[in-house]
Amino acid sequence: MLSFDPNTDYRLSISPQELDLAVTLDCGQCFRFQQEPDGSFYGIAFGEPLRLRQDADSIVFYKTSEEDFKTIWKPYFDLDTDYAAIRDFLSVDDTMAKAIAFAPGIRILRQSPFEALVSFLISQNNNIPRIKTSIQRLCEQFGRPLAEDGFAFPEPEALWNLEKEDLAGLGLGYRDGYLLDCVRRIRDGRLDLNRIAALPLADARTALLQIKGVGVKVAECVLLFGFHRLDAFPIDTWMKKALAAHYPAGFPAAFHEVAGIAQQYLFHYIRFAAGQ
DNA sequence: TACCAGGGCCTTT
DNA sequence: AAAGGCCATGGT
Repeated sequence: MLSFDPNTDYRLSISPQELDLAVTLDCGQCFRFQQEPDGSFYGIAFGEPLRLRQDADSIVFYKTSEEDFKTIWKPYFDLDTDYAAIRDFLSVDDTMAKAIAFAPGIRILRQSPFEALVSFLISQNNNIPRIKTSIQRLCEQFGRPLAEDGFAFPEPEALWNLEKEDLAGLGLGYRDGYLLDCVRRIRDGRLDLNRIAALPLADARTALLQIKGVGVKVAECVLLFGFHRLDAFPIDTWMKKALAAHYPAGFPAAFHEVAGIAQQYLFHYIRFAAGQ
């Protein structure tokens, strides 16, 4: 059923060491992909549905033209960034070397800034299954229905005139007010994601922190996962423990430029390689 | 300063 | 089966 058809499917030659779908799509940076019982992954990004399958030496993008691969999925999976060089650079550090060896194929996706902002607003003080459920419902209720199946992530204008009652049933809890504050800021011009994209990191951080419900941790996540600021460095409770255990004197300043990528390797390592 | 607010998931009991 | 811990931020 999941055979490769060269007329409709695109096959990318790549190893799991370069791009590991299971880890990259399920490490908490995005919330709209899932692994199916047949092993394939299915999700929606930028209003485009995608099914993919990873093999030992390639990834098949189903029903994907070469054009779509180049314009949508190549940037989405950050395939223009040289992760091998970054891994080498970070591996001079013992802990980083172990973390990278444990899961070398992690990449930072280039997601939509708005989707990342809303997703991480919802993610605070929350767990991944519930985050996914809330986002799924948000898309079903306010996103554009796709021709194939499923729904796009909602546009800001589909949300900015809503009231809290309209969000009941999404399971947002007290985060509903944060979401409304966020989209109303966009509506009123007090928040301009395009402008933030062009700002120096510190200024972008300050701008994001104006949004109710965006604190230091959420802001770093949005910068890293939504704006691809690889020097953003989210610190949650897992990272706090990791830093205390492995970097009591502080995380190496030399890694500053790619600290966000280092964070992903380290985060995954301490969560899933305990005792190794 | 310390604590509580939705609520669901996960681990431990 | 039941209980308790967890989570990031803003408000009191």
